[in-house]
Amino acid sequence: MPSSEQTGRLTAEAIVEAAVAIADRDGLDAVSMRRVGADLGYSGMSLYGYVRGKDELLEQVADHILGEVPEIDSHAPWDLAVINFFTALHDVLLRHPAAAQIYTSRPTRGPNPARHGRRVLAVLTEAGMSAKTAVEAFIALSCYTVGAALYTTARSSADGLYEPGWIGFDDEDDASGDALAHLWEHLAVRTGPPQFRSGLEHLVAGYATEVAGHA
Amino acid sequence: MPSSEQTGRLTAEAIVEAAVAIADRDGLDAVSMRRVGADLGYSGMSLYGYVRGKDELLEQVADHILGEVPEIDSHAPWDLAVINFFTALHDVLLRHPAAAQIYTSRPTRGPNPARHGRRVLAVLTEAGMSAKTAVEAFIALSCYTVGAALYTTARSSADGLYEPGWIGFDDEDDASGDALAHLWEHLAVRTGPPQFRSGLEHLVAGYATEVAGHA
DNA sequence: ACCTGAACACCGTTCAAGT
DNA sequence: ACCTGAACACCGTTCAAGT
Repeated sequence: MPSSEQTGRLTAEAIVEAAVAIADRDGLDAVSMRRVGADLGYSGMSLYGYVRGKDELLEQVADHILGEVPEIDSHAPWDLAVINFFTALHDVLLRHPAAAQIYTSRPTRGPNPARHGRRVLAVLTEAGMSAKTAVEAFIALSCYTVGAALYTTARSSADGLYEPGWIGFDDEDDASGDALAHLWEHLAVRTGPPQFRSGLEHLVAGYATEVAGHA
Repeated sequence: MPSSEQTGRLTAEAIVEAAVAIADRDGLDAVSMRRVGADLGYSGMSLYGYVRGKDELLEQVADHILGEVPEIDSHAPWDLAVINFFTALHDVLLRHPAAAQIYTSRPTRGPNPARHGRRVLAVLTEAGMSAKTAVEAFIALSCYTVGAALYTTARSSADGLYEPGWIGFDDEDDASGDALAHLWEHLAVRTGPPQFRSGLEHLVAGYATEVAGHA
């Protein structure tokens, strides 16, 4: 069901929004030039008047999604501000897995990630980190957040329930098999925001001791 | 140049190895049933006698690549063992980006990740972590490692040199623009193994304080 | 100006047909 | 048994043609 028949003319905005809607509903692989055009009531080739090609469209899709992430709170204590920001980013990436997939296959581009990047770096710098440490922490936090979002979406989109039996504590020559069998159930549950927050807090804690040491 | 014309018959092994070779040279997107078959001197349709479909082939490609990762050293101090293991995993993922891309779009499967997972969990448990904490740490470390590998490969495969100007410290209404301009150069350099190790050590450090506290 | 249809060189997968 | 060719329903992209 096409969503925007308002004006008689196509818009870059409308194209990006239609692509996001398809990605949300049917996955990034379902986003094709022909399908986006069809959902707007046009042929697939009409998009080329508004977008250089599929690559540029996906770039704009990812940027559009990152626009949903709220700004970091520059007035809160730095560790709390950072934890809240990356938790919010993680939530958005779970709601729109396409963004994580897109930024994973090409360099990050677009005004929204740029602005968020600048502001997070400002918070880390004001917390007392050197430029080098701030950039390292920013990249580490970003990598962890995107990796965790992809980890969860890869498992939730699996055919049927996620089967943690893959790790096979049973069929092992290790003899350690028995001792570890009780870990099995934890691997089944550990996914999504609670699991993410735990690792995030430990990562921030690692940098916090460094900041405290230099203060 | 096809690599194996030895026997007159196709093998699942040969198919997987040909697919890995294509992915290494031309990227995961270049891996198609027709291309793999052609590189072995067969039609693309011949593969279906040895592999259920492209999905199963990619699963085996990822598992084959993870076979290159050396076993974790169970006798070293746990934090060192963990750091070395995930550093080695990161190296393999940089050499074969296809594996990170594959495990990012479907649940992890295959004997090699399963065995490595079991052994890493054994090390974490023996270090004194509870089952819950061990699983959380294992997942967090895996997410960070895969995310970091994807971050680097997305930037190294970019058209031309990676341009850190995207973050645009200049064109900002922030007024913080000037104060942060010197961060610019750090964003250009920070990529690959050294950047990865820094975050890894901080993440492990975050868990180390927890282990020490419970000891 | 803006949009379209046919065309080109690709996909994964099925299946009847060859040897 | 093992492999193939044609076929089907898709891709991204180009480009001459329509209105």
